[in-house]
Amino acid sequence: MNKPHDPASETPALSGAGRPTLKTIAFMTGLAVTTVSRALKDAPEIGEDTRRRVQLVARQVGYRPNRAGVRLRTGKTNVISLVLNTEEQIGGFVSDMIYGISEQLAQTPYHLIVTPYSRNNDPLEPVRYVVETGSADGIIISRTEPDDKRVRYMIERGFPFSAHGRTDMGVAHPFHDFDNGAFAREAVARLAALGCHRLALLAPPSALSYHRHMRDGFSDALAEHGLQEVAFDNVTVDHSIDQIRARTLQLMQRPNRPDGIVSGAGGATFALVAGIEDAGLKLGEDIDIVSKQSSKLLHLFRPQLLVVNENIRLAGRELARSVVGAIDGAPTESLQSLTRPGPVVSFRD
Amino acid sequence: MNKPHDPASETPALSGAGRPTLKTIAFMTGLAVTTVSRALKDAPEIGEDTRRRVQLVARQVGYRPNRAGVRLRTGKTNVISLVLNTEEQIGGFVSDMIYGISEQLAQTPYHLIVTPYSRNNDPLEPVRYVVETGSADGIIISRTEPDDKRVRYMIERGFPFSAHGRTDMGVAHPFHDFDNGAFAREAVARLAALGCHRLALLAPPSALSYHRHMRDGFSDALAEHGLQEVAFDNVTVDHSIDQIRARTLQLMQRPNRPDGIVSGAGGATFALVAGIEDAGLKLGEDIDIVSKQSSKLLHLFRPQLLVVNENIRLAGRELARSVVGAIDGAPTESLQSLTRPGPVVSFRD
DNA sequence: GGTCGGGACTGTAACGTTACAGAACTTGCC
DNA sequence: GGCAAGTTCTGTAACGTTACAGTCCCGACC
Repeated sequence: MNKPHDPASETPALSGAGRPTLKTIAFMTGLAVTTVSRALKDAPEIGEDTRRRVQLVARQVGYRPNRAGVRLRTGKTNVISLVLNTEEQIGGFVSDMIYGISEQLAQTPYHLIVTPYSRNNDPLEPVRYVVETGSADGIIISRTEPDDKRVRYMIERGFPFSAHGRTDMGVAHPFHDFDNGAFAREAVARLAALGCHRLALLAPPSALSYHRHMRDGFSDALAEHGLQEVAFDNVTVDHSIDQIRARTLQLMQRPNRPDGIVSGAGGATFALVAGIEDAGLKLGEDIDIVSKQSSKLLHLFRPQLLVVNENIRLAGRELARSVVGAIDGAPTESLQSLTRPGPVVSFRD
Repeated sequence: MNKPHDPASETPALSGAGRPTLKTIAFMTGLAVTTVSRALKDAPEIGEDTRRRVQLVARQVGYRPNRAGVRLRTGKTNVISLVLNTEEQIGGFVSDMIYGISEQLAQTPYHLIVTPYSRNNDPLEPVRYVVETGSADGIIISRTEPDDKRVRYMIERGFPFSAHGRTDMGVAHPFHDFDNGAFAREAVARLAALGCHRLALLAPPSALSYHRHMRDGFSDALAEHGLQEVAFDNVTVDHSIDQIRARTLQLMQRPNRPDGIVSGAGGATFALVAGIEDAGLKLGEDIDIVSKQSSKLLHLFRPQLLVVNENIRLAGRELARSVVGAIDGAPTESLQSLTRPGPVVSFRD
């Protein structure tokens, strides 16, 4: 046993009121710090009773590993970063997403950090920041694009992530998505059943992946049911209330106005309905709408609205599960999930 | 110059592809790590040109201090924790809050972490966790109570925080609040001007601080304008849509039903209006409502609604400013702010 | 009886940073 | 010329953790 350094420097390890460290437990058990460290993580070369003894003491003193210590030594941050666009959105569903992620991460050592960017910034910028500074072990992105440079960047670097939405880049990667194609098909089917003939789609911005999904589902179903499309492509669910409202009014004043609309977002539907009523038309008589929603407000707004619910909290849980799996190196296929839309719900009496 | 350890262990500091550290810059400039560290934080005992040289090199190589290193050494985490109740809320305004906080923190070294708790848990629990494990430098809490044990706990421990909402505990502490008393008074004044006589208040839960503020403002203004109160205290803005709706229906079927209502939350107003219409009454004719809102949806919902806007993003910014000030030891008075409500807005033609 | 093997533990160093105590050199002053 | 006082830099240690290389002891085997 060699002891090259001054024994007087051996601090009692229990003096301060600070939180217990491995040193504290080492002092209490009479073991070496290394032994304690290994005992706590069930390493094989630790005696059965020693391990139990250490774990008991650790529990008694309320030991919590110092995150900075672990992070410095191992590079593991135990942090998941949610990268968010902080632009105003009409019916902000982001809280539910965060709740879902939190819920899932609560059972893990991971903390959730929110990394924002605004529209004038490059969406790649926050991702690059997190990857370069190593400030998280995994990233969750949303507003996924078919050819997404963030996805490409993270795949190239081998950085674990999960995307809210799929890509079309020929590479498999973790994601969670809502089946917006199926949503559009069901919506069209319902409108067809109601006797509509000319349908319009209030779609997501064309840059985003789910634009294509929803659009394709919409077109396919139109063909299938032999319905006509009325173009409504000068506005998206991302536009402001006033813009959607104004352009809906224009649309509804055209001679061949639609008699049915599929709306890709609950928030936008508020503005959509306002525009329709500005034109003096009546919901459920002159026109029918099937809208996706992530709140529970639309049927209070107008009971004539037909809605399909999207559970964003569930999406959050799935994304958290997925990114944690990616960090743990689980096979990619197990980290991909697609939520099928529920039925079209009606609140008409 | 003593050099007790093996010179062969002096790694070139530029070998790996890893990010640059102080050691890298020290190697490049030929200076000691300590000198580099001090030069980067403008310490006085560093020569003018050395400092500039170091800072130039640091900028060139894209040096970013390793957070784990700083945190381990200094105890400073550069993290702000937002403690959130993750229960379902009707019109989740939490995203805006997060955007506001992020916006403010973007100019600082702070990261935002979200620390959740659900209603069945003790609200003190997440706060205690953050304080005990030192996982943040400051905390933002919401749903503040008049006698708030989280506030007491953090004050006792000298832990920096800011509260969304005031307390009534006889201790000054950082906070940001919306003046809900003034809101209620203005709302009542407006309803009085419209000729209402019997008013009800859809209030926040009585446990929360702003319940009292809103309630007192409401009562004072009733007295001032000589109006009558119709009790509506079996429900709060925190109840579910169905509960608010059902109890509003009950209320409206009573012989002395109110002819004016003040609603403390935009989300709840959706359910409130539904209940009123269930009773066969018409907004703007049989009854008037002034509601607070943090979205922009109410006037689309029913143009007859009178609204007062609450800017939650602004609240987020203020709370971030406040908690950072608390960390920096700014005087408490400078960390308190109260937003006066804007005017009552009408969308009736 | 020596040596080998393995089980159970210990000691050292390192992650990147900063506080602190020097050290070298210059300048000013008597 | 010597010494005190700056000025500007350097070296060491420490924060809490874990990887790695030992070390010690005991039983088994030849």
